[in-house]
Amino acid sequence: MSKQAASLPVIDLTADTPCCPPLAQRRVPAETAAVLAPAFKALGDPVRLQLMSMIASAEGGEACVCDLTPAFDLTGPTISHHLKTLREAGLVDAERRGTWVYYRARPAILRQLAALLTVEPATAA
Amino acid sequence: MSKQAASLPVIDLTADTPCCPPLAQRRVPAETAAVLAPAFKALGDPVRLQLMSMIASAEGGEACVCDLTPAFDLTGPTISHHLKTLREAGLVDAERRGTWVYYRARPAILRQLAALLTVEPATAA
DNA sequence: CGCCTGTCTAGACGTCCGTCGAATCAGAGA
DNA sequence: TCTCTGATTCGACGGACGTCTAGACAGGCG
Repeated sequence: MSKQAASLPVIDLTADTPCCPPLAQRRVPAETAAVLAPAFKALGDPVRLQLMSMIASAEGGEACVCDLTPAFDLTGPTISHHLKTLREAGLVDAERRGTWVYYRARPAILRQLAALLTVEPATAA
Repeated sequence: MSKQAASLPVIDLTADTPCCPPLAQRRVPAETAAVLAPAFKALGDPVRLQLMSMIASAEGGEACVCDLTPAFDLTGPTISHHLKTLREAGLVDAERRGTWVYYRARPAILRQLAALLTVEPATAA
């Protein structure tokens, strides 16, 4: 947690500025792709996709690792590893409160990813 | 092209039925995650994300491999491999017309992915 | 028919990823 | 302080991934 993903030239994923128009509207520049792809990659694993959903849909907006881990047939370290991946992708935030660690979703980046995938509501044409 | 991704228990990604409520609204079931994660995974590479964008934003809704390939510092086979990955993820369709092969985006699955990532418009609270 | 261009397949190679067990760190409580 | 529980880090292993070169296939043209 102390060291953020310092190697990534993170745009302003945390900002609310919709940095990117829909993927189908204008060609995504290489730099943008380099920044956004890791986020999609992080969601590209079934376990992490479920973790992301469990965290984002949790009551109070946060989920305890102690609730996340028993939901899978995986060891604690493995779940911890996946959570780290989500963290480094900027998709979630972690906070320790006493004995337990709570994870919380970052809505801004989710919105950006959703915006990027947005297509015309229907095949109007 | 003759053989589709027959191994995947593809839900009805091609259907217009929004099979999945937003990730942040209800916990994504394991089966859904297993089906949708590969699509995110396919978008989890900068090259493929750009390819997807170039195809989806192309005029006429389709792009020729001959236009795609020279946009990268990669060999033809490598681009072909990435296109195959997008194809097998159900994100694009390919069609050969004479000498050239044209790729076309599948809007339905893009809409589903976008819907899954949808979050409340703003942190109203 | 023979050749040329465009695209895909096959095989190989180095790297990254998902998983585990063992060890370590962080707090809480007796 | 000592111990116990929860979470992360470390090291290792097998498999998947991204890239390449070489070769094969498809279609157009002289």
